[in-house]
Amino acid sequence: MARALEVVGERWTLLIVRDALLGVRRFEDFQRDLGVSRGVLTTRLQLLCDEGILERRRYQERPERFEYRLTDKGRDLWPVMMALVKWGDRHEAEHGPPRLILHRDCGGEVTDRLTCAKCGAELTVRDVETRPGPGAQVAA
Amino acid sequence: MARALEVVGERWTLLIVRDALLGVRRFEDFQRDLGVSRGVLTTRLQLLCDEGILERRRYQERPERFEYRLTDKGRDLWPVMMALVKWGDRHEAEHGPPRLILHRDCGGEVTDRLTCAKCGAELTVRDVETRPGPGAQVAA
DNA sequence: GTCACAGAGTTCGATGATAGAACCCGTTTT
DNA sequence: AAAACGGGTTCTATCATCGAACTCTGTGAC
Repeated sequence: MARALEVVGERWTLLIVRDALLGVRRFEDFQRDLGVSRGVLTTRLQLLCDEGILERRRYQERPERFEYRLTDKGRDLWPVMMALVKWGDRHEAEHGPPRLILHRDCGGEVTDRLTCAKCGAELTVRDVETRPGPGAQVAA
Repeated sequence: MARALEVVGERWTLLIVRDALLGVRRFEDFQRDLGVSRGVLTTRLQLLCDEGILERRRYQERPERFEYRLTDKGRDLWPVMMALVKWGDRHEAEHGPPRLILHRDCGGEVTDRLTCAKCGAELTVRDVETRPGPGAQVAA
């Protein structure tokens, strides 16, 4: 666990992975979404690439532009994220979960044990979708 | 998840919780075990108490001495820790897991889904014990 | 042709966090 | 009387981070 935290325990790292799991790929989008300073974002993305959690790939030439995609190792962090979300929903969410994570096939919620509460299937990151929950803040 | 990480995402916080889950209670023991500076340890322990994850209680008078124990909220971080351990074991452990986490009743390993690989029971932090694994380093 | 813009960074000074070591305080042991 | 224990506090040097401005390559608008 100490080793896992060495890789993934820095302040912004898991947030970047979360965004990546939700489909964010581009530098500008990470930056806007997280509000992290660009310098830190640069070093974190590089570090995550070095660790084999993200992959940097060119998505267009002229001008060269790059995006960051999760590797399998990165996708394996999904259970960590789910555990944190579940804990946060239980203990820190005043008005219920801000976001629901649901089994795409049947709409059931994901349990602590990464199964579907409705149909009992064992879930992976590919089997779920997210929607705003009761604790989501209404746009101002 | 962002909220969970605000509480628990600082560099040393999860390591302190891990130690606490393994039974560490005293300031000096945390300090020795983690190698964190005493000043940081002080502020982290206070923060964890403020968040209701640890409880500071006097275990002797004259001189007054205090220890830190997990609350239920703190114990609920066990799944987060397990997810990190599992990820670390899979991707960062060269020589196999440095530490095995086993179902106390039957000796089976804990799965990703927090069940026992042998008997299938759904496990909590109270149902497991740990032992050195193949990746443990031999004392020098 | 030139102006503004996009996307992915880099550079910079001010500010905040951390490490490491020394010190404090009440009590017990030697 | 001196040292040890346990839980801190205080100090300075070093490290990380923030925020804002700047760079670089190319595109589309006028």
